[in-house]
Amino acid sequence: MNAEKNARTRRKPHAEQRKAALEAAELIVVEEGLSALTARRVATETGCSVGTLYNIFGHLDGLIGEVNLSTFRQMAEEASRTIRALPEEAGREERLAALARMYLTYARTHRNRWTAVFEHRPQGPVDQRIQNAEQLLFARIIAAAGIDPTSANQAEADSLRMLLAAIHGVVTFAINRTIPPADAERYVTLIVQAGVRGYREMVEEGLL
Amino acid sequence: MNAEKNARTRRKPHAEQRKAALEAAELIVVEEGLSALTARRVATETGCSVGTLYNIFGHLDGLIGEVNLSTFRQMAEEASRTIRALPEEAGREERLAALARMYLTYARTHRNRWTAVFEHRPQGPVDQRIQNAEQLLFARIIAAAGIDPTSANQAEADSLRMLLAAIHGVVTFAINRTIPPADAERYVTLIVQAGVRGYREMVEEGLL
DNA sequence: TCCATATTTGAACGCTGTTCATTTCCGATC
DNA sequence: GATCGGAAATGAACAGCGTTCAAATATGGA
Repeated sequence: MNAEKNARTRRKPHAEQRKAALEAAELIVVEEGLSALTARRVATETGCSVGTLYNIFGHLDGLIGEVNLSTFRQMAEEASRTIRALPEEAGREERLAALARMYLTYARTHRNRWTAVFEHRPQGPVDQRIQNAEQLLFARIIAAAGIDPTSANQAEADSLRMLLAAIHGVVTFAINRTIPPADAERYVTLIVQAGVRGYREMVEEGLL
Repeated sequence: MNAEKNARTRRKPHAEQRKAALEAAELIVVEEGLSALTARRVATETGCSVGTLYNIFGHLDGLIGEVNLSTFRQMAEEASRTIRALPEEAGREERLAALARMYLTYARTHRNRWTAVFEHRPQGPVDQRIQNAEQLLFARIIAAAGIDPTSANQAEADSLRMLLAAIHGVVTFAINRTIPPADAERYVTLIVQAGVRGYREMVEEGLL
C-alpha cells in the first residue's frame, strides 16, 4: 500500500537480471558486432524471456545505450591512464598526440565496441548519462591540453573540438579502409601536429 | 536456341523496371532516409513484385549500392563545378578550402543521401563501380590541389588523404551534432588552413 | 494461509530480407 | 495463326526482427 515503504522493503528489482543481460549484450557486441545483438539472443543467453528485457530496458535501444555507455567509460578510463603516463614536462602537442594515438589504438583493439557507438542511431533523444560520459571524456582532453574550460578564449576550445573531429575522421577511415597500422598512427600524430602548429601560426598572423 | 542471337534480339531485360526502381529508391532515401528503404515499399511504388526486384538487384544491398553510387557521382559533379568556378590564380589552400566547403554544403543540403553512404554497410565486397566513383572523386581533388598523381612524392598525396579524412570527421560532427552552419563552414576552412600550413611548416623543418 | 501486488512469461502482431515453385509472357519456329 | 520453349514476373512462404500484453507466476505482508 505504502509505496515508499514497498520501495524500501522490496529487494532491488531487476538487479541481477539487468547485470546478466548487460554482460551478455557486451559479449555479443564485442565478439560479433552490434548487428548480432538481438533481444531474443540476449534473453536466451541470460535465461530470461524477451518480455523481461523490455521490462528492464524499455526498448532495445536502452540496452544498446548501456553497452555504449560502458564503452565511453572505458575510453575515459584509457584517456586518464594515458594522461597519467605522460611526462610532467610534456607540451600540448605531445599530450594531444598521445591521446589521439590512444583513441586510434582503442578503436583498433575494441573495433566492434567502438564501431557500435557510431553505428547506433537511437530513435528517441540521447540518454543523458551518455551525454555526460561524452562530456567527461572531452573535459579530460581539454584539461590535458592545458586549456582552462572557463577561459574567455573560446576559440581555443573550439579549435580543439575541431581537432578531435578531425582525428575522429582519420580514425574512422583507418578503421574501415584498412590503412596499415603504422601509417594510421603516423597520420593521427601528424594531424595533431598540423592542427596545433597551424593554429599557432594563424594566431601569430592574427587570423584568429 | 542460339544464345548469342537471343541476347542480341531480345530487348534489354529489366531496363524500365530497373530505372523505375532506382528512381523510387532514391526518392525514398532523399525524403525519408535509408531506414525507410524497403524492398516491399519499392515494389509497391514501382508496381512490380519483390521477386522482380531481387531478379534485378540480387540483394537489397545492390539497390542501396546504386543509390549511393549516384550520390558519389553527384558529389563528383559538384566537385567539378566547384573547381571550375575557382579563379585561375587560386592557390592550393584556397582550392582545397573551396572543395571542403562544398563537401560540407553537399552533406547539409543532401543530408539523407550523404548519410546513407556511410550508414550502409554492405555484407559482401564493395561494388567495383562505387570504388571507381570514389577514386574518381579523389583524383579530381588531387588534381585540384595541384598534385601530380604519378609524383614520386607520395608524402604529399598521403597528407592530402589525411586532410580529407579530417574534413570528413568535421563534417560528420557538423551533421549530427548540429553545429551552427556558419561555425561549421569556418571550422572546415580552418582545418584546411591548419593542415596545409602545418604540413608546409613540417616540410620546412625537415620532419617529413 | 491467504491475498494483493510486483514480476515474469511467451504467444502473437506486424514488420523485415530473401527464396523459389508457379504462372505469365513473348520471340522464334513451323 | 498455332505452337513451343525459355526468359521474366509473381507472391505466398520462411525465418528472423522489435515490440506488446493478457495471462501465469512469484513474493512480501497480514
